[in-house]
Amino acid sequence: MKSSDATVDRLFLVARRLFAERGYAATSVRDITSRAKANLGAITYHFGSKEALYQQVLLSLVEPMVTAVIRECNQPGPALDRIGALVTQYYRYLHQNPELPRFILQILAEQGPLPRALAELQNRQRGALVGLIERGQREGEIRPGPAPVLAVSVIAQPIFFGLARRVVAEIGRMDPDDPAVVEAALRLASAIVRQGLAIIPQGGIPA
Amino acid sequence: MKSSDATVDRLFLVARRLFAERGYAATSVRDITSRAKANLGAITYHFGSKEALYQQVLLSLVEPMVTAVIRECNQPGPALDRIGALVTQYYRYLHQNPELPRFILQILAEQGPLPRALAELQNRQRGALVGLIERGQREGEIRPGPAPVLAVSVIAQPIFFGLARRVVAEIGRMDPDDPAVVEAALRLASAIVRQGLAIIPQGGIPA
DNA sequence: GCTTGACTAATACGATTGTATGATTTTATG
DNA sequence: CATAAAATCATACAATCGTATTAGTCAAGC
Repeated sequence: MKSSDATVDRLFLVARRLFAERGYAATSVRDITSRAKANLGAITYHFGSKEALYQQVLLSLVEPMVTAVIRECNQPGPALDRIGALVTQYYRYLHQNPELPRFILQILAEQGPLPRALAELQNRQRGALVGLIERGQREGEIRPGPAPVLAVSVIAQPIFFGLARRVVAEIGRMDPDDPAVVEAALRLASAIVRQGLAIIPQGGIPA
Repeated sequence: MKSSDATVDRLFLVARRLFAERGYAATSVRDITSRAKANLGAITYHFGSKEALYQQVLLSLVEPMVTAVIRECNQPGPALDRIGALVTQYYRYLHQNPELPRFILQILAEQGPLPRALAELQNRQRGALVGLIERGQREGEIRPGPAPVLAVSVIAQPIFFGLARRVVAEIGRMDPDDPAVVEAALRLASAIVRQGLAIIPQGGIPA
């Protein structure tokens, strides 16, 4: 069982990388198995099909992120603080899992209905975030407007940064793997979201 | 030449739709030609290859948007006003061309180097936007920080809204084609970006 | 030590891919 | 009307796709 586990793991990791880089259709079973130094039939044997492997890879990336986001949303404290922390956490998670933004894109670009497990995850995350925003609006912290639209504004920042990380780094001549750079960009994104959503009191900048 | 032009146009429109929906690899020449009621060889004949057709579709969508953005960036006036107008324009353009966000995603997700024509367009747009942001920073309107990173924050909003338009509409039970809804979401996105980038003076909200 | 089950390996299969080919039809031009 | 160019058409082609099949390898259990 030792070497077989290793094969499953190699297939899984290689598939995650290739699916992220090229998308589902552009990644062949032969691409994956040859790079994983496994046999052509290994995917069918271990995962059932190419499609099942893709779903498994996708869920393994999305699931922990969504649960983390939901946990963050449900913690107490001012809504804007929670949203700031959420952007931070989202950002960090995407930085540690650079393949995930591409999968998110593939999900967004999907036309048909999502797989059931994925749709449920998405619903839960959306509900938590929308609820948090509505609470902030009730408490006078967050600007009025349809909460789902505001939620998109929030989510757009970390995801887009995760996507454009390499591009931004090239342009700004920054090292995207330098923790200091990551922290700086992260704080900037979080601050922009907070300030953009806030109701600015007459006295000046909110805490 | 009449009906032949019609064939080229049908191929072009169908290809734009299918490439946007499914991506390049998942769209076959047979998909396109059959839906366009054209012969299987029509793409090779009129465009040279599937790849050439894709590039042509892509450029036809990106080019007018980039030139519009650059024109907006170079107009005079307070930088924040220009950025607000830019987000508005971007948003409207994406709304009128719902396929474009998907192509932008495909570009972003691309690993290898972009086609030359596309890379040049991207460079010009980026340069114009970064220049505008840096001007706003010099004039004390826009918060400090690396301009390329701020530029990503700006661009992320309209693109992500264009992507998530249908999703947002479903959640918020809004009609994404209702001009009033579009205008409202547009103003909200523009206001969030402006406020998020601004340096909030002690007196309250800037004009 | 044989057997059983898990795994790997090699190959084959039909389906689908993008493109090439050559014949045929349509269109424009004299 | 005749002729040349342009466009459409039906096929053919090799390559690649995902999966199925079958045989071979290996380690654990009795």
